[in-house]
Amino acid sequence: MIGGAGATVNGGSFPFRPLCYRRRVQKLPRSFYDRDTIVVARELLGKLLVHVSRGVTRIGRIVETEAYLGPHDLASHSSKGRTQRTEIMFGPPGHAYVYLIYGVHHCMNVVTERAGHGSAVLLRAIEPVANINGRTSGPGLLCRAMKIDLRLNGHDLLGEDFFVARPDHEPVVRIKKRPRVGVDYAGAWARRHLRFYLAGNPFVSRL
DNA sequence: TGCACGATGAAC
DNA sequence: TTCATCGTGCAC
Repeated sequence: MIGGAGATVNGGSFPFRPLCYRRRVQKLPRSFYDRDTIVVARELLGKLLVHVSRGVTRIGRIVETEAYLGPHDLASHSSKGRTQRTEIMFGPPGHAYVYLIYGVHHCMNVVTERAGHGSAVLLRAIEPVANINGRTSGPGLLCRAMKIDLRLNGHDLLGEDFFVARPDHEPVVRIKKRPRVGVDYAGAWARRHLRFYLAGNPFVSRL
């Protein structure tokens, strides 16, 4: 059922699930990512990031994202053009772009829009849902808690062990916009409101 | 081949 | 405010 309507995980439920109900999720299709990057960044809020690693299914609810629009966006890695690292960003949508920052932390993106476009959405914070240890507010902490590292760079997010899913229920929450974090070098692009987060959510990294 | 520099987080 | 720590991109 994975990939189709009403898809479920591990034959109907996660290994870990609250006792009160059976959690059903629907994996996001390729077409979700093959859209305007700002739309994807906004609509990823509230979705579930799922990573099955060594038999453990870790799940976090995405509460903060940043849009990186393409080579013309001077804050985006793709503004360097096609290089060995950015090739993933220029690839087809629905793939993970993971990189190491400051030699210490990992950052996780989802590639958006058509192949060749060079855009992606950075996942900045999640709210713990299942099997999450430690803090999750900030792109580096998110990756640490979800066990995401360079081995997942280029991974297809329509696979079985690493994907984003629509929860069975999405409460209506107001979305706030702010400038992106840590991109002051990008001039006018640094001032654009391309960071999105769920209003009032305590797991957002910065207000 | 060398080097400057991060889409960060934590300590001081 | 400083620093850890290394992959990347670009100069030479």
